[in-house]
Amino acid sequence: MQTQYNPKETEDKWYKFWLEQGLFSAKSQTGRKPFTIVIPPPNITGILHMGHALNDTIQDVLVRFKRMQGYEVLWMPGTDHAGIATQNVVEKQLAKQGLKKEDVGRQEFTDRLWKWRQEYGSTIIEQLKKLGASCDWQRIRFTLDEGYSRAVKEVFIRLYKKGFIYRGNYIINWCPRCKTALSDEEAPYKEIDSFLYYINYPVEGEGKYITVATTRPETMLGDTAVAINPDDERYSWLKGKTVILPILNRRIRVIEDRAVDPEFGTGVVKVTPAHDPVDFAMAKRHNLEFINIMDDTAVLNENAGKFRGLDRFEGRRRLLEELEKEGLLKKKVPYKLNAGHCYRCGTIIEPRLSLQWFVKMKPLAEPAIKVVEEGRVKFYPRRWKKVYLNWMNNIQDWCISRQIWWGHRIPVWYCANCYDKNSGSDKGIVVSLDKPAKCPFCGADNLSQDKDVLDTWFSSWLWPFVTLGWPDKTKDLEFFYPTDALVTASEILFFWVARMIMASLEFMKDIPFRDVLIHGTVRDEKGVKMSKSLGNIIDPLEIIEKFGADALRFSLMMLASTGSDVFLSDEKFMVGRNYSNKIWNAARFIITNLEKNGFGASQYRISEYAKDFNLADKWILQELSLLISEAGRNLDKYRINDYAKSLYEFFWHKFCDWYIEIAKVSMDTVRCNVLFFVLEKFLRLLHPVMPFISEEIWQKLNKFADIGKSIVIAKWPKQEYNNFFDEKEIFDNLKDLIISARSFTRYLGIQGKPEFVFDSPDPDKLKTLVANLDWVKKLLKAEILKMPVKGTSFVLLPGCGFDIYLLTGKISNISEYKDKIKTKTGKLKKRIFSLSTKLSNPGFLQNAPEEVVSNAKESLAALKAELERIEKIKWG
RNA sequence: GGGCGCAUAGCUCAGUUGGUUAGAGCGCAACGUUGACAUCGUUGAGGCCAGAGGUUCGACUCCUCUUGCGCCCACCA
Repeated sequence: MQTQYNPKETEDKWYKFWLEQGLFSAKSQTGRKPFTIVIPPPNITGILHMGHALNDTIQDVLVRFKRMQGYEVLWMPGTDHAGIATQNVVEKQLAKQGLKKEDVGRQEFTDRLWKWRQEYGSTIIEQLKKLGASCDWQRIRFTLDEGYSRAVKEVFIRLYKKGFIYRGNYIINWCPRCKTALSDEEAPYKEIDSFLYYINYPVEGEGKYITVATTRPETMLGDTAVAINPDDERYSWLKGKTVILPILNRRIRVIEDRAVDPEFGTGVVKVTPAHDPVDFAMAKRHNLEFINIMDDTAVLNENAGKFRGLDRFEGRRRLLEELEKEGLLKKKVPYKLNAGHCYRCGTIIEPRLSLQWFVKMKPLAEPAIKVVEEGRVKFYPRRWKKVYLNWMNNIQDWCISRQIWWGHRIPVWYCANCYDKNSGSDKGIVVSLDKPAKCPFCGADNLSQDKDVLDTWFSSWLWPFVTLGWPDKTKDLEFFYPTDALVTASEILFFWVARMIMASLEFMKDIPFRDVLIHGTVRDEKGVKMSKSLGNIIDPLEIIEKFGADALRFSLMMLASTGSDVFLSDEKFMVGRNYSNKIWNAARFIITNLEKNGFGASQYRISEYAKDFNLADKWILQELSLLISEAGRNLDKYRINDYAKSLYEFFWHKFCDWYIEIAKVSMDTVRCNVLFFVLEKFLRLLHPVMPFISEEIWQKLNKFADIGKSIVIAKWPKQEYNNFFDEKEIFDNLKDLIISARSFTRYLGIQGKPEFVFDSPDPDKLKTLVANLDWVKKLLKAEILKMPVKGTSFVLLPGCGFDIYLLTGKISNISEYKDKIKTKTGKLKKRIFSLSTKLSNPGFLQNAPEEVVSNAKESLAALKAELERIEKIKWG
């Protein structure tokens, strides 16, 4: 074996082996209990980033753990068609040829999309395999595959028939670049630096002006009123008056509405019903006219008069010039404006009046609120429950139609003969899976399908049950549903998680999953969210290339405490790299010694050797046993970082630093048994987080004794030796002794081999020490002389239960050490004082539990004894 | 404006129902190739647990307020 672990030689090899052996495949008919996780389907346009690495490693750890516990485990993989994102990619491709999607037409464009998906759509899946993800790849699904499409249509139809889907003219978020509607969730608000413009509108017949304030002056071209608050006395004179809209010279009414905040701006609001949601609501209340002044690319249209054909921002500039010329622009002040931005391309949203499909959310939300309130669906960390409920209680209807071409086409047909767009009636509208032969209203056979497609989330929200076969009643659905855990980032709590709960309750009459694990966001060192456009990403594949997948996985799990954000830099991954190297080298040492000792299957009989165990053997077996229970407990509670930390601590700082060092003193068959046993059990505990290196070493151990085909299907270890030994305290005493003595020699600047004399007031401790003198000497790199003390010596801090004398011949800096002892004595006295005060407090004696009191008494006695001994030090 | 969080070592975080001297990793300093590992070992320095009150025999932990920071929701043009 090489002195350094080389992940490249192991990772692909074992991954291939696992696939060939079919170790990740799940069957719905077994006698075992199921454990199911559905993957949050990555976008087909996606490439693996750190967010995925974090998200999918967590899932893989859980899934591998459960598999070892004997569950029938299904990790359901798949990808999301990601409507706008994918369309943008292919549009860009076309643009390189100087083409727009309209140039090639809908059919050709969607053909190209499918081709693109064929070619690049599973990049991320291949990358997930590099990471070690143990999904059941044979079951892979796509949100736009045939069965899925059927399910999506089915859902639309059922909801429509139930009256939960409606169509209407509303102000929606419009992205003029993607030319589509966006849901509220897809148009996050961001602050931008802008201006608040104060514009004068002449009041008819009064010879004076009123001033309105606006951030989007160009929208004034669509104004159909000016509004004041009815209680605002400053403007009571305006009531019932008419105002002249500058530039266009349109006569518009003054209306009174309580939506107007007298405190903001001037207290007078221009009302643009077709371009602002608040104004839209006001217009409905006051029967105003709706004037649309822009086309679908936010270019001003014929209603904008002479500004027709200008882009909205250019139009704004020209309009302001004009106003200034006429002296109507009173002032402009810098203003921080919250504007919606397209979550895909970042373009500023234009609120726009248009006809869209919506889902009524209130009735769907009610049961989804209930299951979370009742704890049938649990959030980890718990605080997300409140966030969820808060959002669900204020839920808004969901705009689900998108004016793009890539996605599930809305299963609605319109009759060319009897459907009237402006009537608002359902006449001539047919909702059905397939194209109806003729119109059920008038019998005409000229029907055409709605041009829009559905929001991508309208398919993703069905993910947990459609992937298992819905709407058919499949065995998979029966066996694997509901799923157990859902692992996701907080960003898509509302987009996805909440909606899955709603959809599942509606269509499955059951929850989609029991536990929702919400992990943090991946950020760079400075705390900035990693994103491609900022150029601060760390590519997981590069890390895998440099350090190995196990190192990446372990580092992430170690750093990601439940739910908190993860700050990453290249160096952070050295934790995992160094750890895998440590494991590799310890294994190398053990394997070399197994060979040297001729260790084989016939020697592997650990229980028979139990009578020969020394103190260190017993101690490490007990520590292992504690680790087994701790690791399992932490994974059960989804405390994956605690699980990783306990592995790290055990292997490095207990097994390597102490046990292996001690074992070197008496390397024989008994030691080989313990080393083999501990390493083999440890590898199983390690496997969920570091699957590759654990398999590699496992297979090497397999040559000494038959332990199984693959670690993937090995059993999670039980606490076989937990009641075997209880030597921890005794062993820890010797550890303390060694640590104290080492510290001692360092302080005194001893050259060469120190010579110690040990003593203890406790004869049992002294006996243990004598029995283990061999390795204590070795670890101290010292000579240990027998009692009684002869010649000149002085005492080290006791406190470890032993007195340590050191012959003073080789000591160079006693005065420094005397200072150290002095401060130590000071601290001791302080503690003795505070403890005594505490123990003389009647309140403490009365109220504190007996154990606490007796502990305090004990430590006071110990401290006093320690002080006494220090004071008796004979300074050479 | 409403809601939810966070504040512990230079950095990133643990600290489980309040109970002796608050821990780890990284970083830093000094020393060190003793039979796996320098991707290593040994030792060490470093904390008024954000501030102020309160509850308690006892508070990093519970309550209130203050300050600073973060996230989510919402129609202040």
